[in-house]
Amino acid sequence: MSDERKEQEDGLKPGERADRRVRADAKRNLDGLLQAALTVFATSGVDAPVREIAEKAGVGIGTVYRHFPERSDLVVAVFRREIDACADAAPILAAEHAPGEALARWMQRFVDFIAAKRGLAAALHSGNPAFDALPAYFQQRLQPALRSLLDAAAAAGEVRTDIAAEDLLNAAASLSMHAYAQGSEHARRMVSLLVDGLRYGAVQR
Amino acid sequence: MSDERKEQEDGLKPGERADRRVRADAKRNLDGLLQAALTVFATSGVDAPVREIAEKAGVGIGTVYRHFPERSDLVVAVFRREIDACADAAPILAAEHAPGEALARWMQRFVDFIAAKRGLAAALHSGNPAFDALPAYFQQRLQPALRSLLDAAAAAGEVRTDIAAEDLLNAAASLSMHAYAQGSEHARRMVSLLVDGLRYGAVQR
DNA sequence: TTATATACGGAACAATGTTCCGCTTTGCAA
DNA sequence: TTGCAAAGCGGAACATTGTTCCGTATATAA
Repeated sequence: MSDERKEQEDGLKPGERADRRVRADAKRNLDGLLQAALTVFATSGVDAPVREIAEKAGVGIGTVYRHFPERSDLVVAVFRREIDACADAAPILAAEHAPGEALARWMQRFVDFIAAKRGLAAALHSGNPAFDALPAYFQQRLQPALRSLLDAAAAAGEVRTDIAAEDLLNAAASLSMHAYAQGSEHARRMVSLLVDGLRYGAVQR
Repeated sequence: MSDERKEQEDGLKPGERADRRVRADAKRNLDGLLQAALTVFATSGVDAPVREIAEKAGVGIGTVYRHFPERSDLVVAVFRREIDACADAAPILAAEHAPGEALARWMQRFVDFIAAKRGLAAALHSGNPAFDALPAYFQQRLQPALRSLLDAAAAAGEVRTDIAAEDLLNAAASLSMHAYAQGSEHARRMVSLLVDGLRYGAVQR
């Protein structure tokens, strides 16, 4: 929260951000670890051995546990990182495309995210309390992202206004997860249908 | 596959069913094991150690693995047994109550089943191929059970006829699983609502 | 009662999560 | 540049749990 207050006590020049000097190698390892974990989770599933991830990242097991006290902490970190990436895509798409198009593209991006993280979704419902906070983070991060796109598209008269971001998000998530069994292409089409539904009752201007 | 051919070599009298004599103690242990597993899974979750189940059943670990070559086999056996129990409840309820009432009661029984097996549901989606056959068994066993109740209630004019057993079953399962987060009471009410919906358009006689 | 196939129990092994600690690297300052 | 203390690292060692193996015990047929 407010760790930067003690900057004054240290008498450090502003910009040095010394309150939490993170050694360069530590940051390097942490980044590599998250990257390796993402890859390994995707190929071997979320139950892949910690040793495999450590090896892939080129670090020792001890290093993994230094950054993530428990295995589940690593899983959570990877998941949150992916949620962030998906949320961050919203403003980028909004800057590059017309409101309706940006919305449609983001929804497809979201489908990809859910499809790729299907394994993690199973972990969420495993009963492990370590994952309890993830659903809330999911909503908290993605709802505003979608809402901004939705509002912009609505303001431009490209989509109707009677659908809440929350409902659309959950509907798309459900569709993506259940439809995945019939192939990711099917999931894409279903969500596309959903977006077209939004366009249907649009009020021009 | 065809081990029963040697019955002739043994020269056994018909009715002795000697092709696979099961020793009494073996059957006793198997039953106790399933019972213990059901209890342990309910209290400690499906990830409970095999040793814990063996101890609860009062047998050695070797005995567990004699009956169930892999841990997942035990999980599957317990799950199938519960599915069977739920399916078997249908004809019993049908004999004890009027068609509409029997249907309503069975649906509540089904909600209890899903709620109690929520932990197992997570295992189903874990990606472990050992559980691949369970969903099919679930449908295969419960659909006919529900259909018989539904048909009887429809024939008695107590419910409408335009809802398929398959759809009703899946809808109830979805409701039970998702609504469980808001408490089992909520799940009960939602499924009750579903059944009342069935009664709504009933054609008397 | 005896012979034997069947079943049992649990030690031993293997895989994997987690802890611990001596060694190395980094960043700072003299 | 050099020295040093703190931060970080690696991996052996430990703990837990799934699985295998085999000597021993027992139910059943004759």
